[in-house]
Amino acid sequence: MQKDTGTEQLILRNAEQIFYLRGFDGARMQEIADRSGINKALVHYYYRSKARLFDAVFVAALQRLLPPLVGVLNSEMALEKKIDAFVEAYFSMVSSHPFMPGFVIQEMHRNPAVFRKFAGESGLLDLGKLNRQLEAGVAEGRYRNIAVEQFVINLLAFCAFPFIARQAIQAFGAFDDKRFEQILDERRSSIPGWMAEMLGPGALPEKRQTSRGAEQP
Amino acid sequence: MQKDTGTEQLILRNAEQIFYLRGFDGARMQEIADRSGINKALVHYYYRSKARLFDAVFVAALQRLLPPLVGVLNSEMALEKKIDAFVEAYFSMVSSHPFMPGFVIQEMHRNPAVFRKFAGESGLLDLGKLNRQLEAGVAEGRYRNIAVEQFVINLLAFCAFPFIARQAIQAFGAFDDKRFEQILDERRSSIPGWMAEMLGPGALPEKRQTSRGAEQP
DNA sequence: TTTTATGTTAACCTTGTGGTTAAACCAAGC
DNA sequence: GCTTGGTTTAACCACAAGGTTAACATAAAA
Repeated sequence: MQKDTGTEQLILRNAEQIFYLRGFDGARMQEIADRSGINKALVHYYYRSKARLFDAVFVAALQRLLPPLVGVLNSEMALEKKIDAFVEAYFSMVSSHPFMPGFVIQEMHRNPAVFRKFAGESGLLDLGKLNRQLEAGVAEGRYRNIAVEQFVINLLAFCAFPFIARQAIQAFGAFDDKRFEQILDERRSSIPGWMAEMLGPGALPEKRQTSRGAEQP
Repeated sequence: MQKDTGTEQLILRNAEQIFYLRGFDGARMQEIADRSGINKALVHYYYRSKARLFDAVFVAALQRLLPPLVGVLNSEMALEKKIDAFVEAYFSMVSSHPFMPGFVIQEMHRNPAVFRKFAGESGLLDLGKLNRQLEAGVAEGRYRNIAVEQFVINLLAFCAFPFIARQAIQAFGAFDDKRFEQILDERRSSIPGWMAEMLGPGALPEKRQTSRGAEQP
């Protein structure tokens, strides 16, 4: 009785593309249907309304984006290892879904409530544990003092900002796509070093960066 | 003959608010008219179309946002002073127009061309000069080596990211508005120190930060 | 006072859009 | 063969949204 030709998934995949490109308000149900090669009514058959379809897309995006990152930050790794792992997780995630950062930021601005709800459900970030790691480092004289909140914001800013502001950066620096990818690669290997330098002179001594090109684990 | 009751400016001001809240696609000409207390046709009388009105808003926003920042970076100040001035300029600009960062990012994503055009017109950022300052510092052994592009991206990321991602940060950290403002204040005074630490052990020795609270010039 | 150019409005037009409906399609079970 | 139930479509609907028009208001110029 059930044909299950994967239409539902097909719609979701195409909806993701359209919603990314145009945002919720700019997206058209017709375009999603066209791109999926089906009738518009069929989209409504599976996802009752535009809002529900968007929710499905948004939740799917967040579920792909957040758990790996939160997982790393909540893990038992040493702080230096954590930074490495976080950067690696972020860049690899974004390289397969380059639209995600901009999309999430954009739509979160349009509808903060949805995000707040999701943030509550999916295991909250454990700032307490990170804080203990930072304080331990300070006690041992390895780190300068820095508030956990600022630490996390800085790490995230380093990773996410270039993707979010890509258009602006490219326009202003007159970077073509190839050059920008280069810059991103450079960041991927440089961020851990920058974070270490920010934390203090004792951090990550084996990875101290003094040259432009940078090593990678 | 000309009455000039300031209607044109009135429309622009209200359009800014609406476009910020809803983005281009989400904004309604009717809502802009309503908020301005005038007829919808009058909006079209002054600004022929939604697109033109939006352009006016966008250009006005960029003209308020960019010149002060580019001005600082292109100036003759010493690098440490430049960082201070940039942070100060950014935070003071944003504190009077908190919507701007998110708005610019969002709409630049929707229409990169407009931004590219504007970036070309309004005096481009002079990376060459900044680069010379960085290289001079390296030659004197005061700075570690860092690519200009990365330096600028990092500075901008430090300043802009919290405003752009505010909703996400607040949702995840469960920060209320008051706490978030606190965090922003803390950043405003901490960023120069972080940038200095990133640049190298010799930078900004008189401002090296070792405590959570930080001084302000 | 009449003219004239600018401001302003109510009413209207056209198109696009999210959403619905009723009918057709089609594979499996009887 | 015929029913059955999920799947798919063409046609349709209501209404919202951008934009236009023609008339009206008003203050300065003639």
